[in-house]
Amino acid sequence: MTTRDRILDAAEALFAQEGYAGVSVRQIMSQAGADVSLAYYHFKSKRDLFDQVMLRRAEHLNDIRLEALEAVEKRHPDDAPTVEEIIGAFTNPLLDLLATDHEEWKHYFRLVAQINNSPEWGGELMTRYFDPLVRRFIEALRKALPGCSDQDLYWSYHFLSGALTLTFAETGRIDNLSGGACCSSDMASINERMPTFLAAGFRALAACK
Amino acid sequence: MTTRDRILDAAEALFAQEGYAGVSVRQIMSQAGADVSLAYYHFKSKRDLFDQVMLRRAEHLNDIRLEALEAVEKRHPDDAPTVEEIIGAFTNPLLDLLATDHEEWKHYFRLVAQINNSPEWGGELMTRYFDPLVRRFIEALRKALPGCSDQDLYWSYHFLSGALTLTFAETGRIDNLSGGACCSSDMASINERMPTFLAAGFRALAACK
DNA sequence: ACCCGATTTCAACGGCCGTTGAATGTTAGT
DNA sequence: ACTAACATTCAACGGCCGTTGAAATCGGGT
Repeated sequence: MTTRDRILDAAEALFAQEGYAGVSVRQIMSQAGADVSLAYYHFKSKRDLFDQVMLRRAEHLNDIRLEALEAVEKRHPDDAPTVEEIIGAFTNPLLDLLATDHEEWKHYFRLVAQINNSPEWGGELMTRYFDPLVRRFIEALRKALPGCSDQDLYWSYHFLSGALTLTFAETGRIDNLSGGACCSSDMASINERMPTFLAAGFRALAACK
Repeated sequence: MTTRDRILDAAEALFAQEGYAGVSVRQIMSQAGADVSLAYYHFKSKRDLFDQVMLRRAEHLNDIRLEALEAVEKRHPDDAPTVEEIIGAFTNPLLDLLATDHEEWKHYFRLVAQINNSPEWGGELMTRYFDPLVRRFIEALRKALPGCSDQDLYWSYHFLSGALTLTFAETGRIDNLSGGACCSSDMASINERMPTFLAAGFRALAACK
């Protein structure tokens, strides 16, 4: 593995745990096993390093999510896919990535959750990295929910986004709250419940006049 | 207003905007218009100041949420309240606080959203500040959804928590995504949609065997 | 008028921060 | 073997960090 990638991995893991401001370039380079100044040889600045951490996985994630959506649509040449299928195409790729390259993506999802909920960066960064794909999904949902207003669609997606990012942040909160009955990292439980829960929400808003 | 309160207000606003690590004690005291060392006269440390910022509003919020829940239950002496009513008792107090003391609570809700999604603090702090009340609400929901399993209840609440905290973080994300059709700070739109969306999710999980 | 406790100011501590420039090592093509 | 591009090391810069102790100020009770 190249030094650049080791820096990105270390930065990703540390940013995910403590946030951008909570981590120093020295900590990152120490974990990456390289000299401090190498960070500035491979990246313009700490902020640029952060952007590259985000970009690296965002592109791949957008690609496979789009593939999953197109596969679902291909199975419905005549009618529209169900809301559950579309939401599944949005969430299943995350589960697949965790199943095959667990550590690599776990940190990234934690980082995305923090970005999404940060007033400083949430508005702009999530838009920059994910909006084209999200708009594509919303168009698919619009077809699956004829008559649903734009505002209902956008708010429904917003609720989905909050539930999704918190869930994949795996903060351990549900473990504490449930006294051990539920586990943050139990992806099978999440897979069984999240699309059902969210699809019902979309339908309820679409039906409510 | 006492100096201690001005420090808490400044800390709350800055922590909400940039996160705990992104703000220095000097910045906080500069915004509060007081000397740096006064922070250590009124609080033990930066971390203690942060804890007091969280505590100050958490207690009041828990109180009025509990009142709202008991009021709903009192209106149903025989049967159980609906899921929508219970979720409304959880979310309406936030809307009321924003309507009357907007600036005061806006920063706090932003801060809670970041805490909730932080792996560093989300698991422990949310538990410490909110769990007794949350368990009370889950018991109410259990009665409204007879036959719903523990796991379905906890996961449903988890999805609710993610949607709620992101929405009240008002990051501006939905403004960008919707091209202006929806507005982060449009509390009337949120009030119309969030309980409906979430209650449908709860019911769908409870009904799914 | 005096005092005492609570509050505020001032100056400073060691340490880590992001970043840089210059020197050194490494590797592939000629 | 020589070079040129790439990669890495080393030492340092000014500046801000969290925190502290001692001195000054204030305000109410005697």
